[in-house]
Amino acid sequence: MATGRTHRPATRSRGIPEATVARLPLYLRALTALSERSVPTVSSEELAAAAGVNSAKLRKDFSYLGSYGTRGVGYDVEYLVYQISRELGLTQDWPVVIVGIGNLGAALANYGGFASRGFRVAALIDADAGMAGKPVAGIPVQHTDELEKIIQDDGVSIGVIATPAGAAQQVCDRLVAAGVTSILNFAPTVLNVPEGVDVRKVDLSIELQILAFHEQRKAGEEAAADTVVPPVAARKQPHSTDQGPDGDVPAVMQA
Amino acid sequence: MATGRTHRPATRSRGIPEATVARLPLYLRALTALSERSVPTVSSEELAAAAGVNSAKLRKDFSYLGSYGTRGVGYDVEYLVYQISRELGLTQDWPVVIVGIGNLGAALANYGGFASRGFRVAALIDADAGMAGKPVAGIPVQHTDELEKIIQDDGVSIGVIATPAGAAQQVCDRLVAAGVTSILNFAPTVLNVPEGVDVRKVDLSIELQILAFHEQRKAGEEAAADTVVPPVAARKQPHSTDQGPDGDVPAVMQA
DNA sequence: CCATCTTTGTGCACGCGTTCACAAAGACAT
DNA sequence: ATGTCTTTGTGAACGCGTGCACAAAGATGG
Ligand SMILES: NC(=O)c1ccc[n+]([C@@H]2O[C@H](COP(=O)([O-])OP(=O)(O)OC[C@H]3O[C@@H](n4cnc5c(N)ncnc54)[C@H](O)[C@@H]3O)[C@@H](O)[C@H]2O)c1
Ligand SMILES: NC(=O)c1ccc[n+]([C@@H]2O[C@H](COP(=O)([O-])OP(=O)(O)OC[C@H]3O[C@@H](n4cnc5c(N)ncnc54)[C@H](O)[C@@H]3O)[C@@H](O)[C@H]2O)c1
Repeated sequence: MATGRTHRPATRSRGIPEATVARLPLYLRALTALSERSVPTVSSEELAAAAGVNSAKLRKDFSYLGSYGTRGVGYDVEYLVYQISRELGLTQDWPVVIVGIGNLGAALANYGGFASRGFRVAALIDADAGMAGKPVAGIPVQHTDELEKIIQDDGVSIGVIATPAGAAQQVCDRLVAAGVTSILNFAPTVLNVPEGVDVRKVDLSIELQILAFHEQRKAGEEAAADTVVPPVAARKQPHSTDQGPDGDVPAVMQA
Repeated sequence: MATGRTHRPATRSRGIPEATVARLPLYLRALTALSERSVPTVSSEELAAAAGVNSAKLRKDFSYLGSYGTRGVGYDVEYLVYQISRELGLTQDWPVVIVGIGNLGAALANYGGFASRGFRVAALIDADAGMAGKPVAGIPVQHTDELEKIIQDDGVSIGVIATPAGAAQQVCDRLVAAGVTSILNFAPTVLNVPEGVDVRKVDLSIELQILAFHEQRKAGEEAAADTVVPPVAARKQPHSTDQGPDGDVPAVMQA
């Protein structure tokens, strides 16, 4: 069951901290918006506000990429867009396969934001033979039997899993065996992968449960305040909100 | 534009660290599976393997909830399921509204994992008048005009935003004004919310970009190895993989 | 050319989270 | 009852991430 692998604490990729990497897409999005409005330069303060982060943090993040700013002026928007894109590897094309074309898989296939930035849906794959050939979002669904061939032919290195949880590990194993080294997993399971394969997960259920926790806590504080303080009308007054640290990086690791 | 709010660094909720809260749902899932197999007790080592975490971390996490383990034996599965459920606020019912019933919103509405654990879809809301009344996943879609009424009548405190990015902030404002204090945002935008409101985001595009970064890095190292080492056949051999730290907590913060 | 003003880049300190390692607690056998 | 063996609970050390605060850099104006 357990592969008995030791977990390495997120080796700093190339001087760029993981937390910074997770924020780069955020900056890129804000910068792209500025670029579309033909804004030539932006200060760390402005950009930080747009991205929802601390300006010092932003400057430190950029300092890992090199010094692209001009003191007294700010950062050149276009240049920064290019630098971040390059750093994230978005200047090249990443073919992606989506496995499991059900409700969610179909939604993902239809998602426009995919193609917009270097990602190309190379294939849609499903185990249901009845779906084979049917186009979803203009792309014909292919049967799972073709999985290995597709991945090897197109040189796919990123796979998205949107199958039921029970099938996820098996699909994952096949993807990895065929050469995929990065997986985005929507199924609510912990995936077991060999070293060298990155897994990131998106788990709706977990997100909701975390929200519920804070929601309950707010309600609890509110109630406490109401009982301690005389019978004032019930008003929500959580004395300390946290919106959760922004330091993203949601991923799994395996046993 | 920016509300100029200062970001508080994730106030420790009640002695329970944010990182721990983010892992509780993971433990709960693993425990539920054990419970269904009628496993009476589990050791920290086993459970940690199932949840994909370090056993010491798991024990420390549980220690924040109190001491529910028995030395030499392990943890009582049923009891732990109950304790974690209670801690997460899953023993009560959380009505949730989904706003924006397009590709993604419909998929979410159809998602079974919602109801399974304390979450109930109270309403589906869309701005498209043509959709009003049409049932999605057995629930009739209601028009945005009804938003405030629905939230207040049903006492909804959790909202899911699945509208296009352009509408997200506006929808968010209305949700908050109507009384929602927790938001799960699927739109690729930084949401601005007043203090006391929790926002978590799920951003497919960002996840893919992070994967692309690591993918590029692996390719780079591979290439470097190939050029330094004599012309051996190209084989992927990333010398240090990180699967990303598991310390989840993907959320936004606002400017 | 010098002064002033803006904004970057970063040294530093602090706090959170992770992990190791081990003492204490309890189960179980004798 | 006593000893052994397993597993918890946690003290302590360490490393990463964050944010403050400021010196240096450069732009701009006189
Ligand atoms: N729908 C959502 O909003 C949502 C939200 C969060 C998580 N999820 C998770 O995403 C996954 C998919 O959800 P969904 O609602 O789209 O489910 P779904 O049942 O609609 O779709 C699953 C698809 O996977 C296919 N499939 C099954 N086994 C397969 C295999 N071995 N190889 C290839 N394809 C296979 C099925 O034919 C089906 O088309 C589930 O694990 C679910 O828990 C869904
Ligand atoms: N589809 C995906 O897989 C996916 C993935 C990641 C992110 N997203 C994001 O999720 C959001 C929704 O994606 P989608 O593919 O479902 O888009 P979609 O266009 O299919 O659906 C959007 C829905 O929102 C409704 N809407 C628009 N404005 C509204 C308003 N003010 N109030 C209420 N409803 C409103 C529209 O009528 C439509 O039904 C987008 O922001 C998208 O970027 C989608």
